[in-house]
Amino acid sequence: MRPGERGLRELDEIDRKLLRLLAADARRTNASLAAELGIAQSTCLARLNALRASHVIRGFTVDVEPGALGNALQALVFVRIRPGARHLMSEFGKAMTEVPGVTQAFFLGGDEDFLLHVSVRDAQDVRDFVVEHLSAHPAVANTRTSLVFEHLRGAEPWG
Amino acid sequence: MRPGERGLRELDEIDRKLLRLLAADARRTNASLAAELGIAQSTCLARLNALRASHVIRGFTVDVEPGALGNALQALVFVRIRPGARHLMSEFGKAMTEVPGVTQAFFLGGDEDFLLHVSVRDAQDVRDFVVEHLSAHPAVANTRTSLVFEHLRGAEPWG
DNA sequence: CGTGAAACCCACACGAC
DNA sequence: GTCGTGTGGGTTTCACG
Repeated sequence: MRPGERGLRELDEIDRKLLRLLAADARRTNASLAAELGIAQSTCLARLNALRASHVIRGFTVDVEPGALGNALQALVFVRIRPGARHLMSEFGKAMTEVPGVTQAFFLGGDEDFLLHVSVRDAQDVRDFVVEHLSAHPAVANTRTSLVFEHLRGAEPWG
Repeated sequence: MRPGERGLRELDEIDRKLLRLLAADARRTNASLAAELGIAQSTCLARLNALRASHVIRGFTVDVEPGALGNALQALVFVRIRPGARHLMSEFGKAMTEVPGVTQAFFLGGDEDFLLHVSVRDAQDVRDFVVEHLSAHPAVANTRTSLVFEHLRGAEPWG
């Protein structure tokens, strides 16, 4: 790694296993993690803090059933940016992540420029979202919406 | 709700705030959560366990920087299922989530049937993935791949 | 359901290797 | 980097409202 670059220090086998265990249950106690890794608690804690400090770990979150809070409908919205507004793309993406209901935003290469994953109550909410935040936006050329019948999470890439 | 049914009991304001706090940092101590919510620790723990038991909380995970483990490239792969193989779609989706590198699978309505989000090392890996797991699969009619330049996570829907 | 109190267990410094 | 230990604080149970 070049000096001054953000720390992407090599991860050893223990680091990877630690990440894998946390991916399965991020609320496990440090003691139980250490036991399964076969290292001392203090060592395990030091590694965990190092992974946080070096931004390998971005954070710990809870995975919530979307339907539990009245968000029964998910959709993917493809967005094409107006050719004359390409310089607004990065800004546009960030703005979209602030909109309630938008859970992910992909900045794409290819036919379409953006893909937004939205989780909302019903079809009316999707329409409102597209009309209010996309069609009205000066940078947006056009959009295309697909309903999500099922959303599956894959195995974490460091399996 | 009928007894024995999967609990989608109403969430009150405290439950929602609890989920929001956990979304921001899933490893916060129960004590600090209780303090911020203005309830007793034991009450907070009881609510947390209830949310887990009723499957409102699916789990706690760690958010890892994808590049940190050598996965520098992300792509979206759209998949069209062969008309005669529609009955294999559900099975196909589950199988895809087991493939290393596949982080998400969307089961779609619209032009295309599936969208796969893959996180891999380089372009060669994308090609290998498409050739080995998609083109060769009897249910797959055709695929289309878009590179992901940036992947942003949105605010959680219960903000 | 909610709570306070108490036993138990854990997190997180240290200092040493 | 790794480890063992101590102690302040957290987790969890339980009897009670």
